[in-house]
Amino acid sequence: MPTDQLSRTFAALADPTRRAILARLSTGEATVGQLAEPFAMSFAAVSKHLRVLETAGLVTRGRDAQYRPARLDARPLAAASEWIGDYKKFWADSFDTLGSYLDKLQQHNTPSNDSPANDTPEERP
Amino acid sequence: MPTDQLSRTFAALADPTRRAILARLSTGEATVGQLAEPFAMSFAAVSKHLRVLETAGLVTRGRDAQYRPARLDARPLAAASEWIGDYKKFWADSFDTLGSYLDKLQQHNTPSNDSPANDTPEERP
DNA sequence: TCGGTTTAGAACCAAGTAGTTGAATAGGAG
DNA sequence: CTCCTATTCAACTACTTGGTTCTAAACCGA
Repeated sequence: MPTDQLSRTFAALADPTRRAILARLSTGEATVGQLAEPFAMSFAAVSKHLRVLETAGLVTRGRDAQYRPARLDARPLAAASEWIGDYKKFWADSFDTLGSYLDKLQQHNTPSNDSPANDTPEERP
Repeated sequence: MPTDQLSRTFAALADPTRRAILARLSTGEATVGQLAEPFAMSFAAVSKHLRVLETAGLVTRGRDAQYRPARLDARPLAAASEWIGDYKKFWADSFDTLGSYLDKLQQHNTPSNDSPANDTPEERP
């Protein structure tokens, strides 16, 4: 709701429907009708969600006859990822202090992983 | 606003004040008064922001005399980072298709800015 | 041209959010 | 006990959000 880009990005992600839409778009363009199909929701509601994603810069819309296909643009996620990344050291090992984390970092230069390949990015309601 | 954890996490991050509070807490515990000091905002408003962060699991509150110090708990950020990480391939090079991204990944195994590891090409979000 | 399909817009509603002010509570200090 | 500090609660305002329904617009096909 605030006007800064990062806030808009996070706000856009703070809804399961919108995350599912992004997941769907990660497999390719889709029309509003195709996007709305899995949801118990009107087209207009999906259209509104798309508008939120659009003003967050996460999707762009095209025009193909009467269709306005939506396309994923993940670039705003880079800034979001970067922001969260600054906190990685705080969840790297929740029993370690920051100090011992930094020690470990110095010893062997492997600061934890964060994902053993999670295939299911989001629920599909 | 929805009740799922990931949505609460993203919603909590979708506000500059709350992100600033988290940044402050990353340097150590702080009381409401200390947290409110940099903002042109009442204590009660900061208290509300803290409540949002608390229900998102991002801060925990203690009790020290009449103070209720807030402490960062970054663990919910891991899930958020993981979710976003699934989209990394889509912003890796916005002019490349996913296919050529995967090609490049295979050729020279160079991660990127944000973090070593977690560039595992998990299959499509 | 007429009709069907796809989408957006407008008006509306219920619920939530971000802030305010002022009173109430909890705990230490005198 | 009484006062002071730190924090929350309650009530209020103003605005946003996620959804609805109904209507209008864009476009294709017959």
